[in-house]
Amino acid sequence: ASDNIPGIPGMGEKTAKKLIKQYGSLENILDHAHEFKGKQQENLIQYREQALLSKQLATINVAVPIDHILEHYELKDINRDAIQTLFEELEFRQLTKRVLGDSNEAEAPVKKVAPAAPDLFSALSENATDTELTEEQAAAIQYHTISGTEHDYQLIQDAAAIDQVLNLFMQENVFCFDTETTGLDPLTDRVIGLALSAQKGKGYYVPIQSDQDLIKFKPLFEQSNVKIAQNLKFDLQMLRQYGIEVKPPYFDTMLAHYLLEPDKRHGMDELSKQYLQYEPVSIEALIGKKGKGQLTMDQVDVQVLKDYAAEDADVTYQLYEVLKPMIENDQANAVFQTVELPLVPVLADMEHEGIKVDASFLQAYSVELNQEVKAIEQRIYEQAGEVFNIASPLQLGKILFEKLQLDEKAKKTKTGQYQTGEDVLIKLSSKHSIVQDILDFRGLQKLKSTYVDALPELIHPLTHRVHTTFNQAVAATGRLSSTNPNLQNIPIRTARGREVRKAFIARDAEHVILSADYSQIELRVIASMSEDPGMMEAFNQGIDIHTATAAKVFGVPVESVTKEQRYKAKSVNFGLIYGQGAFGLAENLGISRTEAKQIIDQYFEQFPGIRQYMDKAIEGARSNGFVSTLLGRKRYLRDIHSANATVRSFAERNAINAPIQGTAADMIKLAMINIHQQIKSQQLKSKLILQVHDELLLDVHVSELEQVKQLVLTEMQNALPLKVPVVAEYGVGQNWLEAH
DNA sequence: TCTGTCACG
DNA sequence: ACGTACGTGACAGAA
Repeated sequence: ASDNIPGIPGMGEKTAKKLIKQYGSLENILDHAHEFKGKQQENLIQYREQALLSKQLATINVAVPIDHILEHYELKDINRDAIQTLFEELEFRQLTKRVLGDSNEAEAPVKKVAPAAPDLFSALSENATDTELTEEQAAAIQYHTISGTEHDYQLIQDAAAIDQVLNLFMQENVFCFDTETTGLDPLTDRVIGLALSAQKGKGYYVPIQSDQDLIKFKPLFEQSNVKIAQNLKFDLQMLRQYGIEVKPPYFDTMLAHYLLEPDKRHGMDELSKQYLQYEPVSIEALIGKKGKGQLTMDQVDVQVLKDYAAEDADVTYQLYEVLKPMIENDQANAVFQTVELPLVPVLADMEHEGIKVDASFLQAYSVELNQEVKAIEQRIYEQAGEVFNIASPLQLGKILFEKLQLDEKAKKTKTGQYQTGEDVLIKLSSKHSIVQDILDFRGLQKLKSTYVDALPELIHPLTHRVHTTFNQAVAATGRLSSTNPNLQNIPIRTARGREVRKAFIARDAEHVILSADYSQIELRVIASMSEDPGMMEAFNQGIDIHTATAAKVFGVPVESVTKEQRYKAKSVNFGLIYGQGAFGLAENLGISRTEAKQIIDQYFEQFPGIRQYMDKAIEGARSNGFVSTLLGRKRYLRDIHSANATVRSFAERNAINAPIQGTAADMIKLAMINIHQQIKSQQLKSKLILQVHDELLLDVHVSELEQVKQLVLTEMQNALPLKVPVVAEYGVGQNWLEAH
């Protein structure tokens, strides 16, 4: 598992996956190979040529006998013996067999893989023109810009004109808006302008001199017309500071595109280029490059800003016109309307609320960790016989594998460094005591830098709370992600790490933290989607799922399942959600591959529905090009037909995993919307504050504890009914650790 | 800006 | 012979 497996040569696994995600498919990456720089470009172009060649050879494998090839290229007089000799010399053993036939085999084996494989000749010519064209096309695309495009962008400054524009937009059933601000923090930054558009090519920009200028527009946002924005959550939060509540219905172009193309990027500039062939004025042209010297919006000349801002609103409006029919004719529209759009104000509220973090606790903990780190550091230097940077994998690798010679055949990463990942080190830990110290050093250093030292820095000076940002359009499966800080990866697995959770505390003495989480949600989803009788029965009877699995797989009664057996079954249950194979299971459990294979075979025999579900998922991906969640959220898997086995397998595992992970994501999002709604309508003081994929965290007023507990569990369990029971559990405490 | 590592579900 | 479990984000070091 530690190996750095490419899939695309010359590239690490993570990078390869990221690119595949970003470009949609391996072929797209190769088509855009020329956009890359340096070594990466070299590798990609070389690989593209190889891929092309192997594709052609694969075509030969599939259908075309050698006689046809010879005839086509008018090579009849080349004799087969010559080819035989050539192939032998080149060591084309398989190809010799398939093309010339094998005297031991009656017929050249014919691959049945590619459905409707085109014949060799069209395949060859298509391939050739295909790549050349796309490369030229991509290089040749010229986007329209503001200077060559007809537009009517007006600067609206005096009070009478503002009233006029307001009245105009009050009449519109649908309008697009965009706020210009001094920065990205809704709590401290100010709105300096409002851009509006309700017609292609037309835009208005209203500079905001005083709060009153903006508050004038309150009625516009609170009536029942459709409000369009790109990344609506941000504008919601900015306007909230002025007491303006933007009421539904909404349309967010970013979210619409997220549901149409979940793997791609959803920035306005990209959408504009793709769907409007138009390149908007870049923000850098206004305020300069990121870093020192970058201006803020209020320092930009208002005439210049007018064009930028009005254009943004105009472009967003045009994107709405393109994306609206697309999403409405798509199965993902249901998720868009019932999940993603209603979730926007919920997330806006959660971010606004933030969570209280005990800074002095963390600072004390930091001192403690620092002492330990220093002590370990000294021990490592002594054992290594020199001082070096332990945090540098390059230097560490040299110490371990060159100086101390801990492993003769140490593996290297793609970049030629020695691998020093956790799993590698654990295997080495018996050879030298320095290894355990390095593991400890890494663990503590990580804890300190990423959490203990970083979190207090992010406490907001105004609210004294930490406000994360939930990104609704990053994870291709439909999950949320959390940044700045990421509050979805606070440690829990180790005792030292867990301590950090003690720093996440309730608002005050009158509040407590309530944590509610789904029990085995992904396994319940797969049980429901597959309708496997064995797995459904286990959930219906409410027995521990891993014990039930162990009983079936090892053929023993539920009562006599050993810890060991349960542990193995648990690992299989988790692995199966991701499409893990015997190799991975063996690696994970430290057992032989033979044993791992036996367990997996036994598993599928006992749960035939699961196997069928997986086959069906892959089959569906092949025929539709995408897979779907229960609610219809899609994920395209364009690599499902890839000739590259690694890349194809990756797509197949995604076909299995995406519907499961995505359905669970849809479910908790629905629960959040309903809980938020209930809290609002019952005028409760308690607040939703965090979501961690299968867990919700609330700051609960003690007087409401019973009520909120019931409410949260009920809404979580009933948000999206499955064919098996959905169970949610809870905990309460002064801090996150106690509550979990 | 990329890579390796590691934190979570 | 190849490569082997999904989805994220942050930090430090190297290029």
